[in-house]
Amino acid sequence: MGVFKPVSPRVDFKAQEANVLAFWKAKGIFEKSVEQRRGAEPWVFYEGPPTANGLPHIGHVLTRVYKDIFPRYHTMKGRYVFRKAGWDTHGLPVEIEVEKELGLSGKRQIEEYGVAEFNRLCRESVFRYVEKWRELTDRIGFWIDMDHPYITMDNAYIETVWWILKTFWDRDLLYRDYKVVPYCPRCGTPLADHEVSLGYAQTEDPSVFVKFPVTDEPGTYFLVWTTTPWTLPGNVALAVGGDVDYVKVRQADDTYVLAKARLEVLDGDYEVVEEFKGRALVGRTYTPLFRFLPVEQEYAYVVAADFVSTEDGTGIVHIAPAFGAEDMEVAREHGLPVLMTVSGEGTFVPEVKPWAGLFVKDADPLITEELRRRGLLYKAETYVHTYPFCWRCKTPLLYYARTSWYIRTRRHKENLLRANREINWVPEHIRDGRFGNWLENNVDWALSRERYWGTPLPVWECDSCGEHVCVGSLRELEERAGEDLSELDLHRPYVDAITLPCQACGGTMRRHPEVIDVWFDSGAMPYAQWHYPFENRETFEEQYPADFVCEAVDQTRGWFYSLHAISTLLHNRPAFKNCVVLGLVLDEGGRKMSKSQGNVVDPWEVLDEHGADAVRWYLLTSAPPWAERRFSARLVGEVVRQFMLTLWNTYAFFVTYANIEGWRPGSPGVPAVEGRPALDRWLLSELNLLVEQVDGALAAFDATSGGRAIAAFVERLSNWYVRRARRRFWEGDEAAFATLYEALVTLTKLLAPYTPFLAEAMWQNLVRSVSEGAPESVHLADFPAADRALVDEELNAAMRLVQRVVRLGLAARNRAGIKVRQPLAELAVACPREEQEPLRALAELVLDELNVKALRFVAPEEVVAYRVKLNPARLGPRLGPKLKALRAALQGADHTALGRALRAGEPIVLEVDGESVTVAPDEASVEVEPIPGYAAAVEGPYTVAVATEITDELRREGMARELARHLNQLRKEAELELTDRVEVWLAGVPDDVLAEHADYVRREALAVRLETGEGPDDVTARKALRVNGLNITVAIRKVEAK
RNA sequence: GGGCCAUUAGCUCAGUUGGUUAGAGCACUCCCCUGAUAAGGGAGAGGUCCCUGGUUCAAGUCCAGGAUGGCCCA
Repeated sequence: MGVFKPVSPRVDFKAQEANVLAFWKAKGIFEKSVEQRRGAEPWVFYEGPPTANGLPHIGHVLTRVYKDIFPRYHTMKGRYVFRKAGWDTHGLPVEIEVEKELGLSGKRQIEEYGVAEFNRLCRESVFRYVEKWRELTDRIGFWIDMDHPYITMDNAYIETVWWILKTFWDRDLLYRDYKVVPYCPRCGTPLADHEVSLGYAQTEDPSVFVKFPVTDEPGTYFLVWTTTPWTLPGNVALAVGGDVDYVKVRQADDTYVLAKARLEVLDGDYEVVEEFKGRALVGRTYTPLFRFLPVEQEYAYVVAADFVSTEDGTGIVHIAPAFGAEDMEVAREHGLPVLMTVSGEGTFVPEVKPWAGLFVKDADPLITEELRRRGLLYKAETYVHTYPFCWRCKTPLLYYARTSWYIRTRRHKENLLRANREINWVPEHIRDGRFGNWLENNVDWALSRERYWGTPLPVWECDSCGEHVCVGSLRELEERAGEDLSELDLHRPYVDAITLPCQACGGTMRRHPEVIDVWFDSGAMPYAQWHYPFENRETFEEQYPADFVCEAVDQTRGWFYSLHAISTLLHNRPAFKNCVVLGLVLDEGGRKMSKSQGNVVDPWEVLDEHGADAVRWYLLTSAPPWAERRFSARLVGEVVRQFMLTLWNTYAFFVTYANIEGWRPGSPGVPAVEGRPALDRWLLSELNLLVEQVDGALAAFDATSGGRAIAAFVERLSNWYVRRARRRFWEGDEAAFATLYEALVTLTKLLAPYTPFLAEAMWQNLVRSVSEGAPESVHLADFPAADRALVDEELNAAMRLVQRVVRLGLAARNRAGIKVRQPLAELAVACPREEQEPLRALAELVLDELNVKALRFVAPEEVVAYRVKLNPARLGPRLGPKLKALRAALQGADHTALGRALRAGEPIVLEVDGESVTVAPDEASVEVEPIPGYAAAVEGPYTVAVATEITDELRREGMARELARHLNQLRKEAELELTDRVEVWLAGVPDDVLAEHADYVRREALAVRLETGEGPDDVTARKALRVNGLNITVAIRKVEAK
């Protein structure tokens, strides 16, 4: 019975992960990992809440993996890392889904359908995929408390949001204003700037040049350009640039006024009849194109405005105050009327008779046609430009005058910027780049949405006197309303039904019907997740601000901003100290994944194929976090083979031989580190260096380089340490077992944050099974601390040298065409003098690996000949005909001396026709030629050669190794256990080989008996071979254990 | 139109404050090693370091302009 549970090199990671998940769940490991640090210094993580009304995709896996690794690491470092899940449940995306399902379109239909029922469906839909989210979260090993999440639609959450808004209200940070806003006519709501930015797209719009008849000058027109003909019925003025040059031109029977710099827009010949500054036009009147709405003020005249440019259009801008922010400014300045020709649904109002009820964009061609019919159209073209569309429903946005509620973030711009400077952004450039720029250009936060499913704006207004109150808590609402509202759903329509008696005039106060921007919900989570300040004040104090938040780069203006803005306005400090910003996940072809393109990678496919650790490892190590990354299952598979299986096999190797030898950690026979062979001390030196590196990297939020360092170590562990120490394990060498064990156990701890399943599986078997006192899970263990005393830089350098010499030696053997199994007499090494001693100390490793008998330090010339070759391309132009003579001189020269000089970077001098010619190192090259008896490889100052002579003695030894190898191959093919003993028969092997090496062959093949001949009929396996030109038959028979 | 990021081998990525002949892994060819390995090693093939110009003794690296892609803003 072995000490450890046997480990097969053929591992099913998926099945193993399922077992680990079950173990974690059964033992409550996650809860314990948090609880065990209670009382320790908190390290605070905030979860950016996803919406569960859609399925999670691979991009969510990326963020969740990053959100997992650092909390795990800090937990292992001894911090108390509370992890509360959250759900974002409000907002337009949710409403849009429900609208689609109900087949509704627009706010009117929703209201006819009934807001109560509509919101009930919204409430249901937000958790539609919550189980899928939980499954995925669970499956990828993202440890977060999904059983006690904060939910933005809960009354308690809303109450905290109200408290924040009330606080802002009391500080005059919340106000209402008329403003032209980007407005989605389909959704019936204005959009916030960050929403608008989600929907810019190339589009083709009309480009029409319209003739505005100048009053008192028949046949003369102001030429005006617009891409939105539908705004023309709302026109009230024209704007020109005061200092801009304008001209009056004659074309056929008509005269046009336009900017001189824009004459290019005219078709055909024209005659300039007059030139003047724009200010000369101010006050001139024109005949309005349309007169649908009654107007009392004076209007339809020319004004000056500084935003008029001559980059496009005609230099004369049509002003429709209801449909442009700048237009509204002009109207305010000049007391112009605001013509509301369009309804809240984006259709013309009844007064606009010809097009009443028509969606404005659809009316564009009709209006253009109407103008053409009336002779007021100069020309109509189309124009391709970027224009904002609704990010959810793709309807073109209209700029439209609405009343809206705002938060005065601009007033706190300096605070926002100052707080930003305290944040550690990863990558750093976000701070002054993307996020800093955004804050620099801060505008007041458009808070309100004229929608249904959201946190209601807690502002009530009196019918009679216009008095406002902002309600900051449920209790305040109850007190003002004078009734028990503990059962009230704070959503619409129920909250709308609550009216308050006006304390000023006794009138009735009704709630403003808006709900608020959902980004405000999520940005309020530091407070609202604890129902602060109504409950959990201490918890809040402890859990604010966050040490760590992490989302993809698209959250810069989303959640990162809303968190930052609310925290800064409320407490004048940042909500988070460190922010890791992730790049987007692209498909295998480098394209953005989108549902509409159908190239979204389903995380389950790759999780089912390769397992969660593989996906995690790939996402963490394949590229720095902020880089966009291409994702494909194929690349994840590569990671499995290269990293995970290499580690696993090393682990399996250890367990196999530890069990065979009955070795267990803590064995009294294990020598102290100083007493172990250099190879062991080297491994532990590298190991402690690794610990230091990974610790430092994770502390700096750099999972990528930490992971890459681990991968590099595992590669060295498997392909150098185990390879070189293998024989010692067969022999039960305690130092080897102890060294490999320490490396593997440390690796499980280093890997715990990266690949928690694999680390757990190894921990359970390597540690937990042999040590009752050990933590129940690797995730309850402390992160390893580096032992600096074990780091030996000189040894590390010496080992690098060894590996280099081995590499060159293998290249030399390869060049000689002598396989490694054939022993050779001598390895000749030329290297810098100071490296000879370190190499000599480790010579055994080199000789063993290269299968040579002795190491000798030589001068390079002893094993290679130099041949100097002139470079005619460089020397020809300089020397001309003398080159030929130089060649001749070189023929008889001492190439060894010249080559040595050139290789040292020195010029050489040759006598040519009694004249000294200097040849620079770049004018000649040195070729290395083998000399008889050696094969060599050269790299920089290193020359490594093997003596190629194979004596009969060496040949016999080589034959013995061939036999051992083939016998072992046969053992393997016969699927024998590593401990099985065999009887061996050999036929066709020369007697002298057996005479000298029978013992060796027996030992290598674990043979209890070695005979010549074909062997009996009942052998376990037999094979005919051709070895070194001889026909040989080998046979083995398994000896049954007694 | 502006800001930020990226662009290095067929693919995925390294490449320090500028410094020899630009690297690794995967895939390909030949050879080798294997008493853990789905691994490993050697050799080969594979590069306009996105382009143009500049600074410098020296540029993948620094500067300017441009191209392409992505994100963000107007």
